[in-house]
Amino acid sequence: MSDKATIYDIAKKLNISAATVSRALNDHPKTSNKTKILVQETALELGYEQNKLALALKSGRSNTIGVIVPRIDINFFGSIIRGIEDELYPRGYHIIICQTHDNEQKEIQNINALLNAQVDGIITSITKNTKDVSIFERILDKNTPLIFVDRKLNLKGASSVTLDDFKGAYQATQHLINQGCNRITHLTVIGYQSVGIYKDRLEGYTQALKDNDIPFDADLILDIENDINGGKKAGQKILNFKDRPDGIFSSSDFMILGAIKEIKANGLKIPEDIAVIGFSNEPFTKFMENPISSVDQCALEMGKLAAKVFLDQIIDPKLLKVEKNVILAPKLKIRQSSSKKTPAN
Amino acid sequence: MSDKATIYDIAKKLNISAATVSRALNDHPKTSNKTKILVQETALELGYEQNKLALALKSGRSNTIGVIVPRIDINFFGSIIRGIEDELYPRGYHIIICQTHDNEQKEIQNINALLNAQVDGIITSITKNTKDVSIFERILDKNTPLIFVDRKLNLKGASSVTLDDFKGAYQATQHLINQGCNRITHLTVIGYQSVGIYKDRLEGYTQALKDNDIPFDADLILDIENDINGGKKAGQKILNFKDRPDGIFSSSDFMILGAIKEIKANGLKIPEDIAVIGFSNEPFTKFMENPISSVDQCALEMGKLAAKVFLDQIIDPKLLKVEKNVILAPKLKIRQSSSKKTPAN
DNA sequence: CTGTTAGCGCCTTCAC
DNA sequence: GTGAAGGCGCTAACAG
Repeated sequence: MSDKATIYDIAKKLNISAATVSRALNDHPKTSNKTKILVQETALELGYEQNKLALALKSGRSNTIGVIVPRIDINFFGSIIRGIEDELYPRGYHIIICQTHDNEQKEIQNINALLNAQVDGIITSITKNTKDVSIFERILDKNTPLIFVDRKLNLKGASSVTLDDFKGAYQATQHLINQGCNRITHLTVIGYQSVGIYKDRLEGYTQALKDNDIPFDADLILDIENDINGGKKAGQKILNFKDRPDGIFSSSDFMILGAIKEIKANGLKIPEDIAVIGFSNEPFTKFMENPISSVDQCALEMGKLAAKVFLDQIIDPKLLKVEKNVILAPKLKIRQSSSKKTPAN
Repeated sequence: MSDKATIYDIAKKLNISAATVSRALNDHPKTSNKTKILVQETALELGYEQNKLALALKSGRSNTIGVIVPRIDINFFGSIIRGIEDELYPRGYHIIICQTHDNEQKEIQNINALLNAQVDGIITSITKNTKDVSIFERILDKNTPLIFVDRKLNLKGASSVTLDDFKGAYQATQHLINQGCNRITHLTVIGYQSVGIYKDRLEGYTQALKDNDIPFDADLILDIENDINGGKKAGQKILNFKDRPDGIFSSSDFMILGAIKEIKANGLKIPEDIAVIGFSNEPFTKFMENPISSVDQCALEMGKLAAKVFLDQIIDPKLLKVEKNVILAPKLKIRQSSSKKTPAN
């Protein structure tokens, strides 16, 4: 009883052919209601369940999609995956998860493994140092839909769902300017050769300054490690500027957290002395005693959209090679750390 | 070129049989080195890759494991999954992710879907209101290894990896007592009928009081919603006690965060007036300006151990039905919110 | 409306 | 050492 019943078991019991059973089970039009009912009853009785593996082998479609992210225990990627799952599960798709740990070799291995597993599509955020495009071309060569989320590569035939990082940075900077800041530093992340998002954020910042006739000062751009310690070091530098900045736009919430700690430790007030805003809207930013303003990346939405793009491509073969690039508008979360006038949540 | 090469393509090109190709590819002993090399070369040339689906159908093993959690975008579950992935990926396993959103119906659907997909095992954390055991029995009936993580069901044949919640609670409470607290409230979560962890935490708390000759007071147990608002309400109640408590042990970090906000808003100091400690060691607890003490649940470790239990069972068929219950010791993270004497991180 | 045949891609006896 | 045959479970084409 422990082992699975097949359509042959049902067929044998009913003295009909397996093909008929298959048709009855799939509600094929050219099957008598009588046999349909009969088959369904015995199926139930025998505890029959369709073996998706056999179906997949037969049809060439596994109803499985591969998702590759740098790390799954980062809230941002977890939310993206949740979005994908929420959208794809009701459509009968399974999601296979892989992590790269930002290692390009693992990325290649993951992709190969997923292709071997005959996934129907791949949704991924590239590693911070992905250089080799050929592995992604292999995906497309196999006519497997490829959709980038957040961190993308420009590749003909590959779709993408990304955030308008430029806009997010622009708005964040403009917001600081509106609060009265006119000497704003920008914290950016070092070591992301292949990821364009930090470049875009820097450009959004630069453009906002320009549009407000604030001179750009290269010294105000601080290249640091994307963690609290990096932020602390940046905080020190900021405090040591002869002409102290009155605002910080950071490309990461962790960096701004470090900077905040350092600044407060030196007796300065946030936002009164220095107004700050981060990027990513990590959960902790709103939990702080003094909540931190941040740019929300709409991770859940990104995941859902990536899944929808995949579905579009898979449903209509004509769209398979038609790339679709969706760009989401970020949402500014204004909180206390940047509200010189009215405190908010 | 876009479509996959099979062993038949290699066979045809070399004028040998597919069986020989298969053997050569699998490094079968009874194959000449010459053909092995020849086959491998043409395999490379043709871009051949083994179709895992066919292999799975043939062998009955999919090299895939199903992981079901309430929600994947919760840090705790994300870390568990990461642990599983880290451990299983090098062994050639894929991980299929499902979410229940704490809905028992979805849980049943997920399990059925995974069984249809012929997964080699299932690792799961049950929903907060799972009642029906039969679906889990079905898993075992199919000789599929079943391992619970964190939230478990007592089921003969099913293994589990859990935290010693009793111990964590006991230690947290003892720690507060050591800090000089002698009137300690406990915040517990309502609405978790089937999850034993909150009961265990309550018991750990109770035992610690008893061992320190502190009388148990049922009024000090507050049943609340597991979120910040629930915590705020609890905070109000605590402030209104005629004999105000001097310590709080909370079964959740979110609840304690709400309580802290409420208490501070009323001008009381933490930990001086009320020392507090939470549970889960959510990332935000250590990022706060005044970091919150908490009980770490070793999520990564739990995931890794669950994966190891699975491997043990799958490797040795004799162990398949031998349940293994691993209980991890929690780690107290003492921080400012409960350090009346020495501040710490 | 139903049965027969064939094949998805692979591996594993069984012969030779 | 290698080839031929069969089957994992399912469905689609072709007959009837």
